[in-house]
Amino acid sequence: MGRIEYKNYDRFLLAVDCIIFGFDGTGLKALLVKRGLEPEIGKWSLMGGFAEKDESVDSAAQRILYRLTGLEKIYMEQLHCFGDVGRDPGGRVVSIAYFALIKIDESSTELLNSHNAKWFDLKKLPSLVFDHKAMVKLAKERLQQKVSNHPIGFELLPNKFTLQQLQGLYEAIFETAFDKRNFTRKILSLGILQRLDEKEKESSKKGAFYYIFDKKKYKQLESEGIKLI
Amino acid sequence: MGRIEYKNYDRFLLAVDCIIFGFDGTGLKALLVKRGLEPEIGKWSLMGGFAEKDESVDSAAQRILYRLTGLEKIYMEQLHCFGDVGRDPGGRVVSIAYFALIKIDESSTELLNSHNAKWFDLKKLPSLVFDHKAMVKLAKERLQQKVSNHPIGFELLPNKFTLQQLQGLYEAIFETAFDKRNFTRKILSLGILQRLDEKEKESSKKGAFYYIFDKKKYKQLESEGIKLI
DNA sequence: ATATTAAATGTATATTTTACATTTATTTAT
DNA sequence: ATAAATAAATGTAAAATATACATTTAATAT
Repeated sequence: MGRIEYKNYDRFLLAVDCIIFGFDGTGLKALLVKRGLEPEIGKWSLMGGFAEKDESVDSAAQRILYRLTGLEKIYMEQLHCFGDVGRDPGGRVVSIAYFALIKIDESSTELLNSHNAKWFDLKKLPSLVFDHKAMVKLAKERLQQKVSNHPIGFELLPNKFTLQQLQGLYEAIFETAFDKRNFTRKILSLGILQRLDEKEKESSKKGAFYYIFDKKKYKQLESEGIKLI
Repeated sequence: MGRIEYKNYDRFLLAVDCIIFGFDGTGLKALLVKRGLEPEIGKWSLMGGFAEKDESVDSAAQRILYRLTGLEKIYMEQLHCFGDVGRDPGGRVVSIAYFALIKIDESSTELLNSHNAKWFDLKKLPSLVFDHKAMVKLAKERLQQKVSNHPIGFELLPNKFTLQQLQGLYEAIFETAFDKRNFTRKILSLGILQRLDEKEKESSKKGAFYYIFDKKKYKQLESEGIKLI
């Protein structure tokens, strides 16, 4: 019926590219792959792929993330549509960029290896294909903004973590140091952290308590969008 | 060269839909048009169109806004890519939504009429085609968020405006009343408003001073993203 | 001169943010 | 058993910001 109305308009290849963030305790990291097709084959690139006719763009992003990491039910958010004419010299491709937050130790090492994937510190990125550098830059800005109002930082940490690890994450994301006392007080005042009896003893003799976060209150705050930073 | 690498992937129609906001002194308004093609011809719709091969998606959005309003150099921002499979019963169309802020009296009345366009109060929207209601909802949320940190509200007001008009705009956007004294103090403390000697005398005997905003300081704040609300 | 109307303005209190140094728990060495 | 070493845990005062709330002022119309 209506379908024929549309037939004369231009059609586009639709790519999906994922900025996959991770945190290893030192710096904020992004997962990159060696591009496997021309043009620019062999150069570092975001993980991406083409959307298919019978899937939503969101599903395509999930599929592509899964293909690389083996992970499902991951925090992922649409970032931006990159639609400049010459952005991909290989053709007129419009790309929808997504960013994902994963726990760095939970992704499948074999899968990463088979894709020639590697974690890069955001401050030491190699040169990237096309407009992928701009995508990473925008994703980092959005992550900062998002993490200021939503407690999604926990997506990047192991299930149990110390307050210093949490602070380290925020410091990595914002590239700035926070006062330990003020940070601790503020985070604890949100009431979304639960202290375990267990301690982390690697990095000090006294040991630092592990915390987990209270998923119920977390959900509450997430929907309300409480100010964190 | 590389071009042939891509040839086997699915291609998509790319639509651009614009949420055009305006403010008439009473409520926040959106500009809607009567859809001119099947399916759902004759129903209220956002202004939209198909992207073309030789233009960026951003340019397509500008073109479509211009076609309806006759306006150029308008504040416009990409909102979101809507990519669900069945969102448009007329075909597999992925839509990139943009939102624009215009001064309601500056758009060409003849153009609006020729497109059967009409301003609707956001609180009294008619039913809309496809997923356009969701687009408007998201746009309104983004506008609230954006206006909290960036002084873009001025894009919706005439060049000179009173403090009460400005407050009215913010109250319309947030659907909440602000304390006049506190609002005035906060806005003036930003130092981006410049008071004129001229007064608006329609709505009171005393008259209210007109203000314009200081573009230089505005640019500064815009880039810094200062907290407004 | 008086009444009318909406604009302009100030202050005290509560809350949040910031800056900053000492004490505590545990392990290791003597 | 005691002392030394290490990083964790903790409190408080000052500054800045946000909130709540009522009176005075400028201009016009009578």
